[in-house]
Amino acid sequence: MARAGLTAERLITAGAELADQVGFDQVTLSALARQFDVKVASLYSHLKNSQDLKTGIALLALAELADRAADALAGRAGKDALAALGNAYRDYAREHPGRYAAAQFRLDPRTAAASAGGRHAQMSRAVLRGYDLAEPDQTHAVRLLGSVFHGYVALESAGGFSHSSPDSQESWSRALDALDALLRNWPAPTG
Amino acid sequence: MARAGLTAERLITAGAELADQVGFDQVTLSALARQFDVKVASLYSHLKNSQDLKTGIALLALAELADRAADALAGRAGKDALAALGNAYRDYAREHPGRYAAAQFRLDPRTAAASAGGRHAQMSRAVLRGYDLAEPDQTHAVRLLGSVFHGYVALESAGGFSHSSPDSQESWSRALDALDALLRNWPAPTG
DNA sequence: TACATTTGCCTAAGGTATATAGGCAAATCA
DNA sequence: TGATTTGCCTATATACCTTAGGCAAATGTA
Repeated sequence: MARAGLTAERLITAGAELADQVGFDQVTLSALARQFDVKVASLYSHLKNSQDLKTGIALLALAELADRAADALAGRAGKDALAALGNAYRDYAREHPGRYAAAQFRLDPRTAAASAGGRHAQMSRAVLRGYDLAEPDQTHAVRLLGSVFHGYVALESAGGFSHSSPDSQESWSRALDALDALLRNWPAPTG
Repeated sequence: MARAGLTAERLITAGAELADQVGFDQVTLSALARQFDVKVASLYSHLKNSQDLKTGIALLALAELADRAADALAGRAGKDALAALGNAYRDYAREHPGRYAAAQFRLDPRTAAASAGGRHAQMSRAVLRGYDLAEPDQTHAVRLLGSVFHGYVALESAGGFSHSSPDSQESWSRALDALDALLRNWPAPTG
């Protein structure tokens, strides 16, 4: 019998594409085996199990997203950098909804530590260097930034902003304006 | 044979509790049938299918969450109201992670329209009445508020803020401070 | 080249979950 | 009391995950 030439990498890449087409949690070993015209059991030579596949897709997405964010950030500072980072996340989620969902997949701590997660945190901090925030405010701001970016993208992709005016692009621009204003004038803690 | 006394409501309630214990997407008809010591097929007298169960849990969670938020909001205005609403969401997510996840379950448009979703939107707008925002800024602000609340809760429950200082409670307080400051001084759109 | 080893895909089989069809007994109604 | 409806059952089909064991293709070695 001829061999199909499977590798973990090809399977994970195909899984990522499948995720974008049908949703991350519709990605199954069975579907993947069908695509490669191979029996399901054959995949176990390349992947430990179904979780291993999902982890691989998550790591791929985290790395791709970090690469895009780093590209977008290069040479920018201040509000330009803020918008670039936010747009990198939002655009990625819109172009690759399945991969974006994969990036939220809960990784075990060791895997997470080896992932591109750290680069994401570093980039948020890089954006904040354009503003004047000392610790611990910088950490608070990193968390707020992440919350707005992730929250907006999640609600938008869930269709939360779709059937009403003003359109979502406008609200997004204003959210970036608002974050910029906030970071330039970060409030002291309330008594 | 004695009857088990199942109803859709009992199944959905038990499903919600199961969701909090093991996670929303581990809620299965099989697990539920085991709990009630009944065969899986018997559940189909009360629920159309597995999606029907999940929809029921989602509607339950949306309604509970809206009730809590309404309670928290009663008699408050301005920053008090803002914090009350935010805390209602965050506390609910921490006490009932499975139900909170269920509230994110994608509903078909007709079901969504009949859900407590509208009450949630109304409550955000009620909070904003304590600030001075005319349309369309009010809508932009509603969306930002939702993004921060949902985004923070999602990242926190994913463990994003857990293994580092400052602690998450502090960042949350500062996020509420920041939102309040922002709403009191909402920036004009950028050229 | 010949043979041994490793690797890749296979069949077989067992487990879990969803879903439908059809039956029988309990509950309800006339 | 008898007729009807309702609730739970068994049986069956499908889909997915996973492990075990086998054989042939690919690779390494003499």
